[in-house]
Parts: sequence; structure tokens; C-alpha cells
Amino acid sequence: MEPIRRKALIDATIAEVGAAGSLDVTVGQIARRAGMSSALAHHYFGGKDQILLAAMRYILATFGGHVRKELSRAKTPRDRLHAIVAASFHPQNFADEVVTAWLAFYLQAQTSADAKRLLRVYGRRLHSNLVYNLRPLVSADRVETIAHGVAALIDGFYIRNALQDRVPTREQTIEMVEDYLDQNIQKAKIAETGGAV
Amino acid sequence: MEPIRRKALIDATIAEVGAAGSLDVTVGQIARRAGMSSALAHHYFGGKDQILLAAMRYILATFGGHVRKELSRAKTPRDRLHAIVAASFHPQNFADEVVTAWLAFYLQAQTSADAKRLLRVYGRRLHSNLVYNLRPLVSADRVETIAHGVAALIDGFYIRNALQDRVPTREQTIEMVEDYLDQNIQKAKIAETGGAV
DNA sequence: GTTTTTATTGACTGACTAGTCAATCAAGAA
DNA sequence: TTCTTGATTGACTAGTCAGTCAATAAAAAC
Repeated sequence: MEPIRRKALIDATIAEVGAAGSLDVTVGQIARRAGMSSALAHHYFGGKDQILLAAMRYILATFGGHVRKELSRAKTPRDRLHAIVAASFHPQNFADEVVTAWLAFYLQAQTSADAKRLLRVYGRRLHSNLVYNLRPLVSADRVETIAHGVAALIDGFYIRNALQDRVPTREQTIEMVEDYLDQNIQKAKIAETGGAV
Repeated sequence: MEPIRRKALIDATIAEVGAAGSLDVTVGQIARRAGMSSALAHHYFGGKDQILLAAMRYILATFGGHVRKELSRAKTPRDRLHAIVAASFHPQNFADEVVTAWLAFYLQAQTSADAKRLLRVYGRRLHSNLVYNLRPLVSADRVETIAHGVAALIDGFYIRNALQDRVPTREQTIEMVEDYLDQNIQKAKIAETGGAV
């Protein structure tokens, strides 16, 4: 029973946080959505913080899984960059409630040391993935800058998709990030002596 | 007394929300920081929601003020675009506690219709400012896309500045957004017949 | 100097919530 | 059958907080 109950609680937490648009959800609400009593939720997780943290870990792990899966298929650095972008906007990660939950956890990281650590681990992993694959394509002094730009674009589109209206579609969004990458790769090449791939 | 008390409560709210990294601040905490009893805070604002909303309005108004001020000095469309970017990263808006408070309100917009409306008014204002000044510089079919890209970059750098480590400095950030603009303006010009400004 | 208005608060309430616990229930082991 | 172990919950506790209110103090109006 334990793994089933834990998974149900994690799913319910993401759904509840996403629906409420806030971390102000009670253990009772989560437990009810997961079809059990709040006492049972405490029994399996020990406390509210741990339920929340488990849900956050799940979201990040799902994201990490998508990235790895896409990366394994890609052969060239440019392909791998595309894979990272595509994984970031995978419908399962880009879904409104997931983004909202993500954002709520982002905010909680401001107060919870555990949450902050989790988030930064994933932030750095994304960053180093980008840097690693940019290195063969652009001059060394531009790598960091471009990686930060791509990461900011991704986060920005995420947050805007969840909270603003009249935003680009998922496909347009991906294309814009790809454009950003290509323009910067292009520029870096021109800056060098114009060598071929 | 009323305007003094209200201003003190708004300042205290932003400080308290920024410090807590969450909207989970009690009226008592806010009132104490503002040097009065919680009963008085209720007396002047009616309720917690209205205090929060007033603080959000204040942040957005401050931001709007900076944009207007910078815009009034700029003469060309390119200058005005620069002004918008510069205002977005004005130290007073980019300060950690303000960004955190901003983010917390962003999230609350998911649940509060009033907050959502406020946020979208400002989102659209930024967007139309960008579009208006991009129009003379790039081909018509690119205007919207670039405006969305710039807005996403700004939001992305905001959130990352508040929540990630090893992020670019304010100056580097501004330069990166400017670069994005220039590259896209450049590209649009090449796409046309190479006409001068 | 008296009345009215405004500023202010301590004390209180009603509602809600995280976490606990003792008690049931079900199923398999001995 | 009896014992043990994990699953499960209703009821309870202790604490918190938004919002109210009656009372006081101070200032302004008359």
C-alpha cells in the first residue's frame, strides 16, 4: 500500500497546489483528493513539509527524466541543445497546474533550505548541460552568457504562460528559444574567422 | 494620520513579504513593523486582502513611474526601448525583497481576480510599449514575437535573480536584453532590403 | 467648556489547521 | 484459532490568526 498511497498523495499535492495557485493547501485537502484521511497522510510522510518536498522532488525528477530521455536521442551538440529546450517545454512540464506548482515551490525555496537546495541542484544541472553543449559551438567567453540567456528565456516563458494572457503557443515559444540559440551561435561564428561546422 | 499610516503599512507589507518570501505574513507582523496595532491596520484597510492589494498596486505604480520617467527622456524608438529595459532593472525594482514580493503577488494573482486584473493591465502596458517602439524598427510580422521575447527575458532574469545563485549582475543582465533587441533589429533589417534608419 | 470626530488599542471570538493517539479493521503467519 | 503487523480513521489538542468591539485618549469643532 505504501508506494501507492505516497504516489497518490504526491499527485494530489501537485493538483491541489496547482488548482489553489498557492502552497496554502491543507493536509486535509490533499488527503481528501487522494482518497484518504489526513491522519494517513501524516502516517506516510511524517508532516506537511515532507509531503510538499516530495511533490517538488517529483516535479523536478520528471523534468530531469524528460531531459535525459531527449538527450539520449541527440547526437550533435546542436541537437542536444534542442533536446534540452524541447524537454523544458514538454507538455507534461508546461501544463498550467504544474507550472503554478513549480512557481509556488520556487517561492517556498525562499524560506525552506531544503527546497532551495533542491532547486539549485536542478538549476545548475540545466546550466551545465547548456554550457557543455554550447562550448563546441561558440567562443569560450560567450558560453556562460548565452547559457544564462537561454535559462532566463525558459523561466520567463514558463511564468508568463502561467500568469499572463495572450502569450505565444508552446510551439511558437520553442521556436523563439531556438531562434535565440541560433542567432547567438551564428553571431559567435561570424565573430571568429568564419569556419565551417 | 491616515495617509501616513497607509503608506507605513504598505512599506511594511512589502518588507515583510519580501523578508518572509511568501504571502503568509500575518496582519500582526505587518502592523508591528509599521509601528501600530493590528486593529489599526484593519481600521485603515478593512482587511488583509486589501492591504496586500494596495502593496501590489504600489509596486506596480512605482515600476510604471520609472518607465514613464525614463521614456520621457528618450527621443528615438531605440532609445525608448532602452528606457523600458533600464526601468525594468532599476535597482529599486530589482531589489531582492521587491522581486520576491512581486513574485508572491504574481502567484496570488492565480487565486485573486483583483490581483490578476492588476497584473495583466501592467503586462499589457509593457507589451504595447514594446510593440509601439519596435514597429518603426522591424518588419510588422516580427514585432509581436520580439516583444514577447523581451518580456520573457525580463521576467526570467527577475525570477532567476531572486531565486538562483551565480546569476549575472544587473549590468550584465541589461546588456543581455539589449543584445537580444539589437540582434533582432539587425536581423529584421537584413531580411528587408537593407534600408537605413 | 462642551460636543463631536478621529486615532488607537487590548481583549476577545470564531474559525481553521497541523499533528497526535488510541482504537478498529484486515490479512497473513504460526 | 490466535497472534502479529500494517492500514486506517475519528476524535482530540494546542496553537494560530483574521476580524470585531467596546473603551480610552486626543484633537478639532462649536
